[in-house]
Amino acid sequence: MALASLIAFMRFIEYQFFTKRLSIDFYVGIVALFFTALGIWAGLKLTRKKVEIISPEFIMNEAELTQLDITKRELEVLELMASGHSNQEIADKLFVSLNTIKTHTSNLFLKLEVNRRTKAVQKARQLRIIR
Amino acid sequence: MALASLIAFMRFIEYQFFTKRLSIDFYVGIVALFFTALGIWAGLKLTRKKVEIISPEFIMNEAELTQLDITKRELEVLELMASGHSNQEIADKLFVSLNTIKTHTSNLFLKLEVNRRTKAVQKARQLRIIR
DNA sequence: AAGCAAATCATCCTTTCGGGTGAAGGATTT
DNA sequence: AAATCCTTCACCCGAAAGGATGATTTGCTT
Repeated sequence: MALASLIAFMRFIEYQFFTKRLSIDFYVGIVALFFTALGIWAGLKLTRKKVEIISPEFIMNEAELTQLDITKRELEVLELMASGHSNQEIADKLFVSLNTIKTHTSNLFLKLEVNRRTKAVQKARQLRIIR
Repeated sequence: MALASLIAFMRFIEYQFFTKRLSIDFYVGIVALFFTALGIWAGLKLTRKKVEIISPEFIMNEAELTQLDITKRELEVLELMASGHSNQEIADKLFVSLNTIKTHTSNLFLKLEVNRRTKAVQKARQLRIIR
């Protein structure tokens, strides 16, 4: 479509030129302008993907998850921990007891080889386990 | 410089054209190609900055810092907190007492309107105060 | 010189975390 | 059926964190 209309436009300009209604300078100017615009468009189109790739997307590192043997439930707890919730708050959110959450966090600390929740969050983020 | 060489190049092509050594189609083709390239270059140049902005660079939100009245020392403590250090570890790193760090953290929590270090870290990161 | 903000340290008290250990119920695999 | 894994819950204890409040020193501003 774009190519077709481009050709049609060129033909039109060419016709105007040959019927002496346009000077050659004007003709070339139009062409130059048009292709500059085309180039800009093409350039943007080509780099659009790169922009998206560079943009801060989160790609979960599944490999690391299985590697570390972290279960779904533990990941849930880890995510809530990362968003700044206390064990009690996490327990309330997941409808389980505080003790259960404490077990999960303890296991997480063992698997992540840390001994504090702040370190756990920092390491998990670094390993791309959480955002 | 670029503009000058562009004009020189155009003059050269124009000269070739008028001495009948080039067909008009070829002339226009050259111009089209050239300006397409120019357009692509200009397009890339124009979006380069956007790419950098979108890319995951850290831009400190100084405004928020002054807004919240967070001092240099408090920011230091906040950063160490974010990297998972305990109050005692922070105290050791900064060569001050544990009580001093506790004072700093308390003030930070007041200023950030949180009551836990994990929430403080999360909020500070969100406000672009820390990386 | 006086005033003021920042940084330092302290004490007291409560809550939350972290570590260790044990155990029960459910689902899946062997 | 037995073994294994996940999830759930419990209790104990010590360490770390959080809240409140007050005090001293230092450096900058007025």
